Amino acid sequence: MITLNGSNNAPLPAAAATAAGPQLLERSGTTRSLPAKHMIYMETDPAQEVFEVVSGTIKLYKLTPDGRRQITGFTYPGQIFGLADFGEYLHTAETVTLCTIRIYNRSRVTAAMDADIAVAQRFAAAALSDLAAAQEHLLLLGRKTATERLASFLIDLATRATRPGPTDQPVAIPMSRLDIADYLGLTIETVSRTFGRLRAWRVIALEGASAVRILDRRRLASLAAGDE
Amino acid sequence: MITLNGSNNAPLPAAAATAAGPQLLERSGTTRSLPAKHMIYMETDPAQEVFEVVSGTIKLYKLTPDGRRQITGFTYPGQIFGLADFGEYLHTAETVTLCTIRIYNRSRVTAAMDADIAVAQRFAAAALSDLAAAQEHLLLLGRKTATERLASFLIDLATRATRPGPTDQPVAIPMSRLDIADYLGLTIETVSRTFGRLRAWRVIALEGASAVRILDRRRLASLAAGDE
DNA sequence: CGGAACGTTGACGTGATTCAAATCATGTGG
DNA sequence: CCACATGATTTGAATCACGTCAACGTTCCG
Repeated sequence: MITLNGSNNAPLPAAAATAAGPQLLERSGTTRSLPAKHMIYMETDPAQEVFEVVSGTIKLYKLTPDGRRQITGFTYPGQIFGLADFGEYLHTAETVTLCTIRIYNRSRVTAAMDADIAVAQRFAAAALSDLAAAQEHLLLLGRKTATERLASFLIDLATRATRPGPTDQPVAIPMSRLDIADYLGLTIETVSRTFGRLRAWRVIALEGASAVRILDRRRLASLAAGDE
Repeated sequence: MITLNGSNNAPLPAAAATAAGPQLLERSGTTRSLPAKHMIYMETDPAQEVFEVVSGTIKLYKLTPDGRRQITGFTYPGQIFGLADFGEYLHTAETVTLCTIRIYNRSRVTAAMDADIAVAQRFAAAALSDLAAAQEHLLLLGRKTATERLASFLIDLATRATRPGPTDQPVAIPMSRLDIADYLGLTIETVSRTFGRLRAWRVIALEGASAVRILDRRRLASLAAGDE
C-alpha cells in the first residue's frame, strides 16, 4: 500500500534505511566508490539512473546562467537521490566527500515498482520527504536571517549525527564554507562571521573548521526558530 | 506503470488535467465552493484529505513562530494539493480567490492507488512536479535579485495563462502584493517598486493593480534568467 | 459618499555583500 | 621532519540592495 507518507530526508541512521530497503532494489543495483568532488550527473542529463547513498555526503545543486549556485540539499547514507521530472534530473549531483553509492537502472526500478508495492512506497516516501525538506528550506531562504539559517543548519547536522546517547560530542561538518553558503543562500564571509558570532555567544565551539561542539542546544534551537 | 516522472505544477489547462484524471478519484470525491481567503487546512492538521483545484487560485504557506510567512506555492486548476509527510500537511492552504475544489478522503485515495496504477501515477506525478517547482524556487529565493524574482514570477503567470495564440493579452494577477511578496521572499514595498521599474523600462504595462500586459517577453525572460 | 484595505512613493536604516588582506590549514618536495 | 606553496577560512572596511517607517493615492464596496 502506498501511503502518501514519506521518510527519505528524515534523520534516520544509515543502518535503519538500508535494513528497510526493498530487496529487489538491492539485488539489481551496482555499488561504486567515488572520490570527493566527483560529479555524478548534471541537471540537463537524461535521467537514466537512480541512486542511493551508502556512505559519504552528496550535494545537489542548481546554477543560474551566470554561475550563481544554490545547493538544494545534501544527501546522506540511506537516502535515495536522482529523482526526475519529465525525464531530466532536477539538479546536478556531486560528491562532497569520498562516497560509496548504489546505482539502479531507472527502467528496472520502474518495473520493480510495479512488481513490488514496497518499492513504489519507498520511492514515494523519498519524493515526499524531499518535498517536505525543500519546503522547509523555502521558509529558511525566504524569511530567515543569517543567524537563524546557520543555527537551523547546525541543528539539522547535529540531529542527523546524533545516534548514541550523549549529545555533547563534536559534530562533523563534511562540507566546505562555500557549500554551506550556497546551501543557506549566503556568502562564505557571512557564514564565517555567523559561526564567529555563535562562538562568541558560547552557543557552539569550533573544533577546527570542520567540526562543531554544540554547547547550548536549547539556545541554538531557539535561534533557529527565530525566537530572539 | 509508475514512471518517476511528473506534471502537477506544469502549466497545464484545467481541462487537460481533468480529462486525464483517474476515474476512481472523480467518483469518490465531493466538490465544494469556497470564498476567497478561506483556510482549507493548517500545517499542523492531521492530513485526512487530499484536494484538487477545479477553479480559482490557492496559496500554500508556512509560518515562523513570530509570524513571518513564506508562500511555498500557488495552486491552479487541475493541480492536486494536500500531500503530506508523516501524516501531517506540509503547509497551510488558503484560497486566494473564490474557488471550487474537489475533496478526496485520504484512505480512499490510498486504496484507489493500490487498485489502479494510474491513480498512483497521478499522485507520484503531483509529488515530483511539486518537488521540481520547489527546487526551482529555492534557486530563486537563495540567489536571485528582486528584479529577477518578479520577472520569473510574471513569466510563470503568463506561461500558465497563455492557452490561445496571441501573447499580448493582459495577464490576470489573482493574488495581492502581500502574497506576491511572501512568495518571492520580499516586502510589498520592494515588489511595488520592482513593478514600477519594469514598467519604467517598458517591459510590462500595469492594467490596474491586478493585471499586467507583457510588452517585451524576451527582455522579461532575460531579466528572469539574470542575463543583465 | 465614506472609509477601510490595498497599493505606491519617498527618506532613511541596516544586514548582508563586496572587496581586500591577514591568518590558518594542509599537503608536498627537498 | 621542516619550509614552503596553495587553498580555505577568518577578519576588516566600505558599499549596496532591500527593509523599515511614514505619508500619500487609489480602489472598491457598504
